[in-house]
Amino acid sequence: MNNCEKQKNTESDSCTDKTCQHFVDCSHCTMAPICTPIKANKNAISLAQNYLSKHTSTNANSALFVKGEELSCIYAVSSGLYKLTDINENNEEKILGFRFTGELIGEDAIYPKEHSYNAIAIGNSSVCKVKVDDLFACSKAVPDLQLNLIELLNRQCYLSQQEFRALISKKSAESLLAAFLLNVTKRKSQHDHSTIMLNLPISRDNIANFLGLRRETLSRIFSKLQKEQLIQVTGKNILLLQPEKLSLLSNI
Amino acid sequence: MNNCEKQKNTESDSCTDKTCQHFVDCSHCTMAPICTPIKANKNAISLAQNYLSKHTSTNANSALFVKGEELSCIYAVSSGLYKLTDINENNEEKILGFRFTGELIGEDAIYPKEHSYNAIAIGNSSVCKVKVDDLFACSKAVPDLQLNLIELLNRQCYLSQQEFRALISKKSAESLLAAFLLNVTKRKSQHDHSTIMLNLPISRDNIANFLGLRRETLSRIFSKLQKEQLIQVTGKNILLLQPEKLSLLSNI
DNA sequence: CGCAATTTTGACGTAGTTCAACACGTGTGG
DNA sequence: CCACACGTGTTGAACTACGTCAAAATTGCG
Repeated sequence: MNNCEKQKNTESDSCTDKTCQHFVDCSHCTMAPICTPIKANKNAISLAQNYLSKHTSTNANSALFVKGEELSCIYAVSSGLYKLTDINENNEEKILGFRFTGELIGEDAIYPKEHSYNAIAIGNSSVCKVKVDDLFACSKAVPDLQLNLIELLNRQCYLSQQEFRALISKKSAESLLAAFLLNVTKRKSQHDHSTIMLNLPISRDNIANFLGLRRETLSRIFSKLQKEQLIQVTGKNILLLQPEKLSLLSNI
Repeated sequence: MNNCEKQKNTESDSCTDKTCQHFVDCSHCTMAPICTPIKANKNAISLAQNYLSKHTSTNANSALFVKGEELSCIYAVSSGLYKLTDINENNEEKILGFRFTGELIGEDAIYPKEHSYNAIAIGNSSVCKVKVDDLFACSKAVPDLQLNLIELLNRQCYLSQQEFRALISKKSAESLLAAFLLNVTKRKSQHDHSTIMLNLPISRDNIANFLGLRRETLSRIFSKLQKEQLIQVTGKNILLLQPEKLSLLSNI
């Protein structure tokens, strides 16, 4: 049974109230390699029940965990959206990244064994939880699971490095925003159309913060890109009219 | 036998010519957890000979490996210094990071199984090589080695994330440079004095490139910090006079 | 509806870039 | 030996993108 099926059992198809969330399908979840059944001794065995709990929810603006907290679980976003933050010396929030449905949170805390950022829900959200101790115990016994785990962790490490690298080449505000929009598009797997509709339930303030810009600057860039017919903004929905041109922009 | 002892056998103590390099001691090398003997069956066994080769050298400005190359080895810098680079659309070099003696290179290519950047020696340098296939084969048989490997990879992932995070909060050129100098100091483990002498054989152009600044801007900041008595610059040697004040600067 | 939060727009200041000139050290060739 | 080119680093002056401050416009929520 996948997440969506589980959800459908408790909610009607017409979603009008706030409690109805769109749950990601397990087959599209980054955690799948360590949750789905593993071949062992010629039989497929499911270990997930030993360490997995599904759909723990987090209220909007609440923390799933905070910086410094000891690592006990790693998470996959099953619905909604989280931001990863740190607080600087001036007590200001600095956003280090976002995690969309299907993406992992906290998997990068395995080395220091404590979380290095706060994970805060943007809107009501939920995660699947994996207990690391139990996961590691299982993986010791099942080589294929272990292999999947190592590959999963390395892949995440790679992806976050790629994202950071795209941003450290201190570019113009315009190319930063272009790079961000394309990064989100790629992660939401909506790259199969010539124009792309992005639903981005993140405030301008949060986007600006993440990109290291002021909200005013970001707003101006949004206006500029719209005036130049590269995007079309309707509130939180952003239509990418010319992804190729955005791609060129992002590489400057 | 550690690297230094090996080196002393072939070179006199008074190093005047270019072929004499300062080799890092194995005990100070990041690769140590997978190179030094492992306890197994109550005996210490040394697996390193199965996958380790020492001191492959790279000439100044030559590539240890290039972007896109298939992963065959991971490396630890045993002498000298490497820069990690990518080439952008305008055929310009973008420096993604530096690796000093004792640090790893290429370990982040385990997921996509190909290198995502060029590794280029700054000055004549050398590395120890570990064959990944053989390393993984050994680690399958020896759980302690495997544990060390996983911890090592996660630790590296953590460290590079920390470095990136310090840089994405788009700060002033001054705080970028302060953060860079302190990062290098920490990595060279020279934080045990009130003033710190850094030998930084990296051109201003390369530092500016890495920090996303223009060489002129960087030069001005160096001058400014010197005028303010925070550092004292003598060519490639930089004396950090007031590390605490630099630390304050870096957090702005 | 009405208030608060968010977003956009305008006017102005500033940090960093750009372009140009210069200084210094090093290597090369006449 | 000097003349010259070349790479590297520094400094000055003008320009520009982004930040800052202020206010208006829009959105969202009780």
